[in-house]
Amino acid sequence: MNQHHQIVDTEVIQREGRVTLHDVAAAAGVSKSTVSRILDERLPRSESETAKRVREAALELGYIRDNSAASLRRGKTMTLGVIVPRLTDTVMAMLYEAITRAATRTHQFAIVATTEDQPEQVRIAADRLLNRGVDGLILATARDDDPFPAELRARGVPFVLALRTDGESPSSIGDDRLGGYLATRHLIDLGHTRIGLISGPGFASSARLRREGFQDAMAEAGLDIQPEWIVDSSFGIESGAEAADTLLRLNPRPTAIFAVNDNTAIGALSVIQRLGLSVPQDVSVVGYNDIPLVSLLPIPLSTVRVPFNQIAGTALELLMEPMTRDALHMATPTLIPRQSSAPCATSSRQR
Amino acid sequence: MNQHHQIVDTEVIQREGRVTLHDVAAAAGVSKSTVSRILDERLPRSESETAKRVREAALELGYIRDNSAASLRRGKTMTLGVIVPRLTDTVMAMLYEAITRAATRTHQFAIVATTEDQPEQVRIAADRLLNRGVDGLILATARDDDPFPAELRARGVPFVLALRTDGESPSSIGDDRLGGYLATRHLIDLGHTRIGLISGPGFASSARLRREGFQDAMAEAGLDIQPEWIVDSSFGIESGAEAADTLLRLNPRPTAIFAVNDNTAIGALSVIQRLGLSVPQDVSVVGYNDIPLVSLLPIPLSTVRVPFNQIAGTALELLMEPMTRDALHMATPTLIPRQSSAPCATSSRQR
DNA sequence: AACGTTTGTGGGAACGTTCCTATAGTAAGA
DNA sequence: TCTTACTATAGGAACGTTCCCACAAACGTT
Repeated sequence: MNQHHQIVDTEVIQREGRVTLHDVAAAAGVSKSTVSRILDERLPRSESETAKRVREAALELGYIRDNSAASLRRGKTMTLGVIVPRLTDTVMAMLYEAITRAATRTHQFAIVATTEDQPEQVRIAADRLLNRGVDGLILATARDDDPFPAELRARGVPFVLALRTDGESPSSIGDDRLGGYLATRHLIDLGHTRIGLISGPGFASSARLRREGFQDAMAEAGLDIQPEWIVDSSFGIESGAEAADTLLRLNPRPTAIFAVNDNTAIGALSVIQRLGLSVPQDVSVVGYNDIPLVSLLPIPLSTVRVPFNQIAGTALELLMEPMTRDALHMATPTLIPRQSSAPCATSSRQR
Repeated sequence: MNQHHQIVDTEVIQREGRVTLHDVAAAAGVSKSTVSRILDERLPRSESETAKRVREAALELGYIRDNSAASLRRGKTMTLGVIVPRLTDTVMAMLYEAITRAATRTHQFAIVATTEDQPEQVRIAADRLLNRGVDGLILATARDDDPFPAELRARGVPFVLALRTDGESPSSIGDDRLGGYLATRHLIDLGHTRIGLISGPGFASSARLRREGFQDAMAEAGLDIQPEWIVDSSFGIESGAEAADTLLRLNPRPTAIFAVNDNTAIGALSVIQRLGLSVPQDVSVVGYNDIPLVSLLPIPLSTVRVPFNQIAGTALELLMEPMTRDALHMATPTLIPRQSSAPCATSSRQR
């Protein structure tokens, strides 16, 4: 018996020395069925004498369940796949970390594949994950008129969308319209009336809804929006810089800018500085997402915090139990005011 | 036959409809052994008639190999685990993306677990990955005097260290000493003589070696290093800010700062701006890693580019074939000069 | 005391693949 | 023409689990 133990100690991962259910059963003097049942993490934890003896034996021998065998027999892997455009995009990294945490709670594991920012690679990414035998997919790559969700549905692959929705598939997103409203309302409350919007790419529901929130707030305050105050961008920093440049060359120029995500806001900050203007004296800026970086910039950025943990949790629930037909779930974002937004200089003079 | 196909179409992932080797074999009129052999991605691809017929049948039926069954039988999962402190740290995200690319080349898959910046959680992360049945581990979390590598060795778990080394375990790192030298030499070449170093945390080999490179360059140029020019930090932005603050309050203050990574450099840039100084006129700054963000800052940051792809590739090789005893592999970094470093104002006056 | 009902246990058949072994077929050499 | 060597195939036994089933033991209830 103890000889076995020694072999195991040095070569756990090697085949020959692998400790199996059988070994544990023998050590504990029960059958493998019993061991299997007792070590099944899905069942309520038994505190019987046998259970304790079995767990002790398992620990002693350094037993690690063979995940492949378990998955084969169970018909599911307790693994789910996440597809994001990039992990070097901090927003996506935050989402994935949140999904990981949520998955852990239900004894699952989240693996990830990226499209490297190329939308057509979503199929490659999905195949990689599906080949790995995931039980379901979480996509953070959805675009409007994206045919891919329909393909997945046709193939019978369980999936949910996160952060973005296509309006059809089960989705767990932040309330982007509300977020856009909050950010804009914040600027309006500070006395700004000429507010520029760096709008995201048209294909992302998140960007579109934030713009609608912007429009809501402006309309509510009775402020007109000049068409040239809304500039499209991709989600990147350079793109945000270009958009800000366009906005700031207007005459009169906006006294505030709401950027539809933190990256574009960072690009805007760069341009503002290059143009010799200062934040928030000359122009206020509000971003979106509250990535860790922005609170630590020279001028900490006002932004909208997105509850990634909640979004991730809901995505998982949606994946596990498809629920109702109307499966668009929204989590409430929070405005985080910082130094990049301040009362409008001209408007305070007016008062 | 075609009835089967229909079932499959709608319920690929469901158990009942699962297409197995057997189904493909029947459709192609061969045995399952033959199908298995032909679809084995590790064997040279056969172009025989049978092979074509089998591949066609597999495609037609939408066959996806059951990874669990394959792993169980093969005794390995073709999956490797990566442990990083955080994925929201862009450096770690870049490393992981690079590992993913490298793994794909050898038909492997990389899954990741984070320690959420808490060193003691490395065991939890490792257990999670090991439970998932990974064939080996890549750690980017190594610290000096870290007992964990030794534990893994004792348990017989194959592993390599990446980005950092403990001086014992097989490791794939960048040549940090050279990188530190290049960065410092660059500043010296620009005429700087009083150069501050924001040194990383003492426990990371990367930080220590970069400091040594700094010292090498200074010594080579015959420049003395005042002890107060070297300030320790963690790798975070705030920490970089504090360190820079300390440096810039010195009298005379350094005309240049080499920060041991981009985050601390960003922190330094914040402080410089807050103190009313400007980059690079008053003080030049060089960072390390070349994360995507830094080239897009208001003043693009000079930095040292690390060949993550190469480091990842080497790490994988090291993991697959343990090679020689002396298993410290270093990849060569490159200096990327940008606008944050410029000739020293005072020294040019002297000339 | 006899009867369901619940609870815990062990035996053994799957799960879908790989890979060992045996066999048949084919090509090359004498 | 007959070996000899090689290649391609099929059959079937694993791999380590889970889970169905049958059975026994313990428990309440009448």
